[in-house]
Amino acid sequence: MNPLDAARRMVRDALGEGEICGTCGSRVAGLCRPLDAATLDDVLAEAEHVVFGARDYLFQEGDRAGHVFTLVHGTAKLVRLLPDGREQVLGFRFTGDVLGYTTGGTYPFAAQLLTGATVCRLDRHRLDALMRRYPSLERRFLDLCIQELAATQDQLVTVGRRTAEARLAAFLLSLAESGHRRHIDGPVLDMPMTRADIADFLGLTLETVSRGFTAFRRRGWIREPSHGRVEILRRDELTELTDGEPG
Amino acid sequence: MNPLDAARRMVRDALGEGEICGTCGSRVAGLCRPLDAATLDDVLAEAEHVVFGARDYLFQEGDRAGHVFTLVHGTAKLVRLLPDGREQVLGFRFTGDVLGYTTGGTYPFAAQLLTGATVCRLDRHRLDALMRRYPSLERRFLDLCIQELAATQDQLVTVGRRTAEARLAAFLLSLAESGHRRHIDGPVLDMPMTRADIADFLGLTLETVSRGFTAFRRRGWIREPSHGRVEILRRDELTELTDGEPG
DNA sequence: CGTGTTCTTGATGATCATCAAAGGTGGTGG
DNA sequence: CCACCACCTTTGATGATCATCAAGAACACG
Repeated sequence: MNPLDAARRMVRDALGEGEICGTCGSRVAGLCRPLDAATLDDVLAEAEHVVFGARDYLFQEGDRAGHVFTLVHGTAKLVRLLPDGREQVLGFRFTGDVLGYTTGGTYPFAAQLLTGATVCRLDRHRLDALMRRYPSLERRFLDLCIQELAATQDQLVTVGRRTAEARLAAFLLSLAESGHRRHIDGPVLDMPMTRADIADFLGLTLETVSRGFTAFRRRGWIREPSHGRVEILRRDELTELTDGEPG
Repeated sequence: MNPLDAARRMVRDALGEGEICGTCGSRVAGLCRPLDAATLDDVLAEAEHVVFGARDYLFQEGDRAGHVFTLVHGTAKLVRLLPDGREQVLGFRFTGDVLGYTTGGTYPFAAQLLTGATVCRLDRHRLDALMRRYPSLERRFLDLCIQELAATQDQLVTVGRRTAEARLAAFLLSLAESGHRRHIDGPVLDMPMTRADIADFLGLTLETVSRGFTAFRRRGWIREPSHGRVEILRRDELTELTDGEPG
């Protein structure tokens, strides 16, 4: 069995049989999802699967932008570094999400894996050629970009105008939302990021995030059945906290 | 003279003669800038110019997304409202900038003018038809979207991880930068936004912004020759403040 | 079973929001 | 042309939120 077929088998095993895009990964999102069969076949032929370990970087800030990635399985954070070494997490990406597309020559942020992951990697030059052939692919990227922009604007509102607990509530609700997008509708959510990651995402310190989780737990709003998992018990309370008065 | 010719004359008068895109407005940016002549002519034929007053809304959050706008002359702010009435300014837009493109059915934020303005307005349906005919136009929107995304991510870093004065310094430097992009290289910058607008952009209160301006003035870092104008006297100090230690 | 990492909790203090009031500025109408 | 008015800006006093510093507890990993 050649390496590509091996990777495809791995993907099927990870996701279960079904309407899987063999190359670009997810049953629900991914790059190829809305493409027609002909386009899809050509994109498939150009892509390759790669397995990474936890904490590996898919790319660093400033690297030459040579590939576009689809997360077949795993979670990553997008981070921008500050001159003094602190970092701002721009967002988290989950199974099925697309990362690293830019029209510039270098990546404007780094992508670091939080878990081990399988990614589908497509060379930029090949992608550009495909886009010239299939304009629908370009349209697909425009849609993705507009979605990312809207999400980043949401985050700007959260960080700019909400209290610590309201930010945390917004984060938990967005976790649930992104699980929902991936048709993972069980009550218990995967939360592979550390308190420090969440703090760097919300513009807080890890201590403040930890106190927030403790407060929510004490009030019975959430439960943490194990490390790396949360269950939201009182969505209504969390929603009211994000939407309500600044206090 | 018909209204369209009148508007074009107004544009020429405002910008000075030169390589002006008669419909989409700016000598330096705008929608049509990188398009070839044939595409341009077709786009021109579909667009219309409209004059708005200060504080007018080009569109409200949630409005049906019926048009794409290019600012021929004037300044606008993009704002998202919070349930309690406070607002987050997502960004400012200047002469030559494009606003209001979305693939969704409604605008996800409002665009309010800070000054009187002339805009070039293009119907969404006509734009979609043009994009089918000229894929380069779609590419243009993708480039614009990626730029906006990068700018919003920058802003997230500023709001999430910097002190009040560092945020203000970053804002002033970005004002200078956007003036530079428009080839307005004089030392004195237009600053048509109020302290409250700036505060809502930076995630601060207007009082804190005012104190910041006072501090910068006292240190001799900036000068405000008149209302709505700033001159940066010590760019190096402002840069160090944004880049340096949190303190 | 030990070791390093992550998480929790406490004590303290700085930054910035809030509340309050006065001084400017521009625009409008008498 | 001046006076009034609305809005913007400045400045001060006070306090709340959250960062910082510190130490111990829980957990994961080899």
